[in-house]
Amino acid sequence: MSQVRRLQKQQTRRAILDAALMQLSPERSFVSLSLREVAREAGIAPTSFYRHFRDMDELGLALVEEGGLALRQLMRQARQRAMGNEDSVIRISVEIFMEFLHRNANLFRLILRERSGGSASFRQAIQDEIRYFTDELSEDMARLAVLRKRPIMDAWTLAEAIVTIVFTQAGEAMDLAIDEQNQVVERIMRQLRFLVAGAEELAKQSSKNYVA
Amino acid sequence: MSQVRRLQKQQTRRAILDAALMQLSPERSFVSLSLREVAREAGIAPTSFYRHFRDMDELGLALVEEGGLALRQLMRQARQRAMGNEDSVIRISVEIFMEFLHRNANLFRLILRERSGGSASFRQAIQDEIRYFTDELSEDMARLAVLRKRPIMDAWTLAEAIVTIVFTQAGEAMDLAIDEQNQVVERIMRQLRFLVAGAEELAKQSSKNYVA
DNA sequence: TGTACATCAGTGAACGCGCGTTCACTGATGTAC
DNA sequence: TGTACATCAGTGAACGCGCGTTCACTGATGTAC
Repeated sequence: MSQVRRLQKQQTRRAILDAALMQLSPERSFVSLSLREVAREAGIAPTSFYRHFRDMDELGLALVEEGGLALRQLMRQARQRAMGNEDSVIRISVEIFMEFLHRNANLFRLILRERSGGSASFRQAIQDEIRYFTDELSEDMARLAVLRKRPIMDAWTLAEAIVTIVFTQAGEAMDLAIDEQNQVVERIMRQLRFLVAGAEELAKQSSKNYVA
Repeated sequence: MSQVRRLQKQQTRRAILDAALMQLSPERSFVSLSLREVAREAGIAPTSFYRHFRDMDELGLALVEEGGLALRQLMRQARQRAMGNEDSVIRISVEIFMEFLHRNANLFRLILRERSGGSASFRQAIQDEIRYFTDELSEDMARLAVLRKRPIMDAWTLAEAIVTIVFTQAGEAMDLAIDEQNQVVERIMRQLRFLVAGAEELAKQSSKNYVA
């Protein structure tokens, strides 16, 4: 039974991932971290890093994957809690998002802020996660529209706009004081309401045209 | 007449600014540039850099200022061209934006992509420029709403949403192939129409409530 | 169970490299008379 | 106009530093018999 070794290796790997996350901050982006810094923080020799990752890029990809996992978890939870609360779907969803943002602050920092800047594969990985999130949201929006009997226009484009606004604004808000954050949250919700109302209104108008 | 010296110094300063811009790319963010790299590209000794800027941060701030200038120029031009074209204000504005994006690609890259990651003062400067742009757009939206006799809700929040979407999406699109870019542009325009239609619709509803 | 060998996560020394910054200097440009 | 001095943009040598990566190694863990 090769248990002890595997477990220890897993622990060290975890320590490296955590060390990298720990060093992220408004001032420090992932690309600016050095292999030696991470190793130091993780309590291992710089050379040991290579037993777990080929280079910092591979570490970054592993972290993006964790971020994607968190996003999917978030979405699942939002679906559960928002169900049956038709009118306040937006409020509940944004609140859950902010909650997650705080619980996994540095993981989200990675996803939200390193969309540009890193290596090609790194940026691609983040984009893929966001795309996947958008796809899921799009389906939810379409389903919800049917449920409410208020058809919307172009669910995917709408979902993309929502994701753009929530991710960008929330990413900028996450390091503000709590009351400023609440203001941002209010603004985000108003903006999402604009989007949804507009998508419904334009759908209404275009269906009228067909009928007329 | 201390002309020659002043002119030469100005030229070198320009060379440094251009050298920094030249090195920006999808792969390379400003924070990742080194003083020596910039000096090399500018054709001067590393030590000469200090005759013009205290450090890379000060150079970054100078570039952000240039970016802000470009943004204001863009807005002025959009106002002129869009005037009297009520129905296609959105199309024209987005097209002008994309045009500017290509003409000043690396300047925009700086503004659009380094919103996070740099030093505190650097991020603040970019945020200020975007804020200023949003303020102006907000006034334009309000003015336009009166002109069209279609009141909107909360012009500033609307303007913020528009800026968020255009800047984020366009920033991601700028390095795509031309036909993919056109698709993004179409999506951006649809999203802006959602926003405007929603802001109008919600204004209508709330005024109805007051009347009733 | 005990023994002999294989595996492999973690290590410390060493490397060459590019970095930011300092310093004293040069020589063209500018100024005062 | 000519002369003597001041200014200051640009320089080359030198510094100490942290970096990523290589290498041969150690010793605990795992495996075969």
